[in-house]
Amino acid sequence: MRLATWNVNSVRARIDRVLDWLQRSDVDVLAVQETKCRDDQFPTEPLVALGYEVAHHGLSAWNGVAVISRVGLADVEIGFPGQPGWGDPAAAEARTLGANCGGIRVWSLYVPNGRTLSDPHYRYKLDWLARLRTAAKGWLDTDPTAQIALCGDWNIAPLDEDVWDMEKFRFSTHVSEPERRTFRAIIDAGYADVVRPHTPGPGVYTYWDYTRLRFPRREGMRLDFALCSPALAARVVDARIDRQERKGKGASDHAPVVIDVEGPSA
DNA sequence: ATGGTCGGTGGCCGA
Repeated sequence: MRLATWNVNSVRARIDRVLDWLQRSDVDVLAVQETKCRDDQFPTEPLVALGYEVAHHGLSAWNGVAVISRVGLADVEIGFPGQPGWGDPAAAEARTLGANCGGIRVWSLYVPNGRTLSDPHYRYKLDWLARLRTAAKGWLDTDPTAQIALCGDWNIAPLDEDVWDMEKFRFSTHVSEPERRTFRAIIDAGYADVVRPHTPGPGVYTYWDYTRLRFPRREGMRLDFALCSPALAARVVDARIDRQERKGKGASDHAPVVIDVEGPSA
């Protein structure tokens, strides 16, 4: 089974590239972030024509997540238990969707950006991640053998080597110690970054800003991860970041991250 | 050269 995660930065602007990439890459399950559309605007038909099922959750032009699968798609869940909302009154944002695909509980996650260290969105991001950790730990407490993939754009660079120049990020979000602590807490709860061992840094990224020639200058950030429960991590045999897909006109600012899972699915 | 670029939307905001 081949599983991938990709922040597409608007599925409507990118659908042709998504279709081409899915076919070329022979991907069974794709977790998508930043679809930037409502459910009624999502381009489901061309994906169905390729043999995929789609579950999407989008409320507006912001956020939006989906799971696309050709190995089954069941028990769709919008939002994780305890997921905080934003605003006054606080309302849930379209940032998470879970589904069972080929025996794996796949979550597509779009972690809040945080904006700046002094912005209320930063506090929201930390709270959101702490609550995700509580939910994810609960799933493993309930069933230590569960096959769970927490896939998505985490908006965190967990290590100094995950940005091209730490000096430039001294007062920025994505690299702060509180953000990194929340990420490590999810690792400590039993979820492994299964991609890094196959794509060691430094200089290995999943995101490059559109501006300032960041991509050709190889100035990026590693922000997209597939964190796997122990039982699933044990089945991962390979992983890669498809840097090629960041190239050319009409590319997303994120590259797809792909993992290969062996063995029978439940 | 205090910049640059993509999305969305609707006459700027978020990343």
